[in-house]
Amino acid sequence: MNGTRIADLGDHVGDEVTILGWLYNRRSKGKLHFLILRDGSGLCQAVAFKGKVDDDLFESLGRLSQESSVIVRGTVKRDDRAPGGFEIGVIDATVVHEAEEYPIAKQAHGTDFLLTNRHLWLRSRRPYATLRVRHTVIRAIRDFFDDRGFTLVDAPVFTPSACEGTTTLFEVDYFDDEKAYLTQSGQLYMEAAAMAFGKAYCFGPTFRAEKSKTRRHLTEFWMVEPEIAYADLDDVIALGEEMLCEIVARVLDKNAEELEILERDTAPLEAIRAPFPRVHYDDAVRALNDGGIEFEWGGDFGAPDEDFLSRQSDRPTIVHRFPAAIKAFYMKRDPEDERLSMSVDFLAPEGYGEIIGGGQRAEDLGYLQEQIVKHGLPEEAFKWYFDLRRYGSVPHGGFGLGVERTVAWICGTEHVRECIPFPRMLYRIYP
RNA sequence: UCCCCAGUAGCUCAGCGGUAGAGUAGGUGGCUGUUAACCACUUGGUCGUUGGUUCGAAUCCAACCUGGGGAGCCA
Repeated sequence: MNGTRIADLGDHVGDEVTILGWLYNRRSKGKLHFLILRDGSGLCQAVAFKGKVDDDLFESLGRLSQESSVIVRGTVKRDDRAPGGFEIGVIDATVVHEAEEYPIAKQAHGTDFLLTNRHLWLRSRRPYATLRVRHTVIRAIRDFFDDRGFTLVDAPVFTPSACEGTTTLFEVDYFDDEKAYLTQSGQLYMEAAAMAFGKAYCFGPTFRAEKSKTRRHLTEFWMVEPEIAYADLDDVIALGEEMLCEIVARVLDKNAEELEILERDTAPLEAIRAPFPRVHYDDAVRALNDGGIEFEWGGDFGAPDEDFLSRQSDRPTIVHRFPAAIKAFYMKRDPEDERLSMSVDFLAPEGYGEIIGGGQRAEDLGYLQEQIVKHGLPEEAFKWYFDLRRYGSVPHGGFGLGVERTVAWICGTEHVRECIPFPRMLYRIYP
């Protein structure tokens, strides 16, 4: 079916157009109806005058329920009184389907109700704007890596064992009494891909069975994980920094309207430029203590610690060289301090927390075998991984970026659940 | 798993020991420029569940259920 998209109305002033859409709202005033139409590209106002359209049609438009699907034919004109600046003078309309009483009103709703009605809530302004920004973010990430010679190499969703431990894995029945687990990270597979393609990345859903109930957690979330051969920690940090700058710039360029709907102050986003502050773990601990926060060297940062550190700058804060003891088994040790690892976290500004975690990987076979034993991981499952250190091992590294946390930060959204179309959370898996 | 908060009309909430309320949505009527339109009338209830205290419980107490916020862990 052919129609004009509401977003393109500006190119059709004076023309007769057909809008294929839904009734977002109606304001009736005696002998005229203001129909607010929605078509997925935007909102526009159409006006139907009694006498100018068929009497039966005029009457049925006055009764039309919210979210009824409707095809409207009319003439486009500029009108400052109309939201969006354009208005359609209705010539004719066809009601495709008369909607039942729509549960989502124009007024306030509670979180539980909105999440239970997520399939309908998607039509509302905020979710619409947020998911359009998400689309831009994903597109920007794909372009960023594709333009730099990375190959997209998909990692499996079913995995035979834990990448970094087993307590937070979703277990599923595989064949013949075997167990499989939903992936927590595609990283180990990306290390294999990096040795094959030089630069590789995966982009997909990952799963964490953590019983976390906070604004930063989902049980299913999307992650992009680049991995590069012949790379050290500095290369990884530079890559993450450049990527974040490009993502933010792209959203500012493409989604001004969406950010406006979200009432997002764009000034903090415009400040996102390289270089980001780089803070050594030792210095971060010192900064926390100087700031009056009790924190012992060797621990991992909690939410208040991250919050404090990230608020020292208006740009993302890069914390590097965490103690090896609190990081995954595959992290390379810091040659300058054996207690530390060549790891890095990027903390988003404005208190949005960790959005990137990564580092340089250990390339020595003996060291990794030792670590597997120390971490109590099943050696058998890592046989293929060890092969990567048997056949042409090189320095390499990469990171994982959480898409929803990044979108939440850019949109200024309170909770990550709004930054994925159908959030999966602790105790919520509907719709 | 732990700590805090909340469950009353389709939805958002008020009521906090003495007859179950408002706004909004829905319905009916009115209105030629509305911007969450407005005005009048109107339908709508097992006050989360179970037990207890009381002459009397939506209201006080306990347990449970559901949801929200946070901690830990993480992206």
